[in-house]
Amino acid sequence: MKEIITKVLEGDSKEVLKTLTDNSIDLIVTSPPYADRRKKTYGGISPEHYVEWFLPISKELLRVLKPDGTFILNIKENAENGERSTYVIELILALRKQGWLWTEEFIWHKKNSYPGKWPNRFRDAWERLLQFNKTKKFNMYQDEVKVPVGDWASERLKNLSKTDKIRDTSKNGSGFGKNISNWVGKETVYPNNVLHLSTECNNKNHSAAFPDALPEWFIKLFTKEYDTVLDPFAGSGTTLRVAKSLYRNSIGIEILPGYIDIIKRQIQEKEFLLFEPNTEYEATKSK
Amino acid sequence: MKEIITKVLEGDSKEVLKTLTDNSIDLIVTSPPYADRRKKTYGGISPEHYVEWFLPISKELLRVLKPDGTFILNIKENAENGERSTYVIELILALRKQGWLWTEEFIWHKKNSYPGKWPNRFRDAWERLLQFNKTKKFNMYQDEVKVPVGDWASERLKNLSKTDKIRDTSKNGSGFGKNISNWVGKETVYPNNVLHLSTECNNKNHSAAFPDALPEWFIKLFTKEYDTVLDPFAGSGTTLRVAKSLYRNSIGIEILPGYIDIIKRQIQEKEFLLFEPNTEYEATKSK
DNA sequence: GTTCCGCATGAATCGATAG
DNA sequence: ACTATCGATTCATGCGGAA
Repeated sequence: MKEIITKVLEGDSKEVLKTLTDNSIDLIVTSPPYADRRKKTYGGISPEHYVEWFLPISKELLRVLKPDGTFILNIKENAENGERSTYVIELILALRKQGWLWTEEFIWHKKNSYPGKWPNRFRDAWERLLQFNKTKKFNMYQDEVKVPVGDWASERLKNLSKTDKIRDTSKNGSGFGKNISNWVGKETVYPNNVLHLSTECNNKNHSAAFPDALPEWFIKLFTKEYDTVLDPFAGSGTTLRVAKSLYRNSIGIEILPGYIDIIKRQIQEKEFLLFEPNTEYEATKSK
Repeated sequence: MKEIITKVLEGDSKEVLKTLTDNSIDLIVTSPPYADRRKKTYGGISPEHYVEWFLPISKELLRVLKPDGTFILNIKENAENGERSTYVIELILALRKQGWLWTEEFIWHKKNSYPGKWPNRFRDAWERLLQFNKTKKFNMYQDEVKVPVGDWASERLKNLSKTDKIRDTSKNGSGFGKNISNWVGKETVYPNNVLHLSTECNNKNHSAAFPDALPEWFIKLFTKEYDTVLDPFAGSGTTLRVAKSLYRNSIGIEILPGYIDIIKRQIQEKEFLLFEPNTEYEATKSK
């Protein structure tokens, strides 16, 4: 069995990324500091300067990513003075100009979003998961993230009519045809581009940790075992920990020394688990 | 009891809008033709020219909307040749430059999204509902759209409630205000900015009708009875019909004569109900 | 008058093939 | 090479007719 390497690098992504090799990363998953948020820890980048702050970093990301790799950017603009900031959509346009392809925008629907309301808006319950690629041909392992079929199936497929058993071409010229009988016994289906995940409230010691399920989904979808995952804003190390548990190599960069210790402790725990007999770890692996 | 007026105007929105009075509209809810869609019926606007096509129309919308009114724009960019089009986010930036405030972006999560499978992407299951305003102080009646606990928050819920709601609406045209009020005893909470609604695929005689619940939600949230709702791309007239059933005046503009007839028939049906003795209609009204 | 169940269709997208 | 057309793929819902 090959060894899984989990590297944690301390420093500013803009600089540290320069030490990484061209075309060496299979997947980048990251949640950078949002503009004007968490000023205490990251100093806060203002919305006006966000794009110019991000572009030198994304330039390096473009260099280190393999041609068939994928870049997932988790971000959401805040509301300020009654309006949504535009820096995120400006960033999309700027990244395209830099050479990235804007392949898709997934929605992360936060089921248990922060409670509260304001006179002019409701709770914000979603974030963007922007997918960028270097080329149109990238690796995507769709079967790895199939989900249980909806409840409708058991009823719908109970009795099949005549047209259900043959390929029945739609009459409206959409070109859409179906053969219902192909669906019988199907237990999983392909998901869509809306993810329903809860935010985790558990004590990550990091102000904006995303749930394990988020990097997990993308790591399974866009990499295979022994591939390499990069998180240039590692924070408390969620991406690295998940990558390791899924047998992916990973590299994390974090500017705050305090978090470096937290990350290393997390990795350590995994190490411990790895050698402990009969853990959930193995169970997960075999499933 | 005051009279509800529902006007249907035939013609190109860009021109017809000029005949409307300044600051006379409380809410604009519309779903314009998307770029490169529905070519057969509407001719299709190319992504490259979409913004310049839309701006003259939105300029008139800005003029006719009251200072405390709201503009809701339902739209979603398509994917072509492996990439998402950028015309929608360019439109957001252009509208701001035109004087609109980009207040919020709601997500419409389409539970029954179009099927299909591709090597590089999953099914697209969401659309944007962009909220624009003229000023920071706009009318918002948040209590009108409160939902029972669990209905909105929990994903698990299999919605007999919603199905009943819709069916009820189609029978008596009351809108689901009545149904919500039946949830007495249940604790209600404010919703968030993610809407879970299914597309209605039958009967509408229009290739892209949105479900009644969509305009319903925004009409209740941003207007009160006897206010005026405008839909500059009326299509099969869903917005007008719902507005009328909620006791709002409304104006619809539609360029295709064929749809004008459909809209008028829909309004007519409502009219009939109005004069039928002893209907649920009155009961709803008195609540 | 209700409930149940059959079933068409929906703002889709890509790759291959033809002109 | 570049554009136009066509076939293949596939999930969940609400309507309408039957029981």
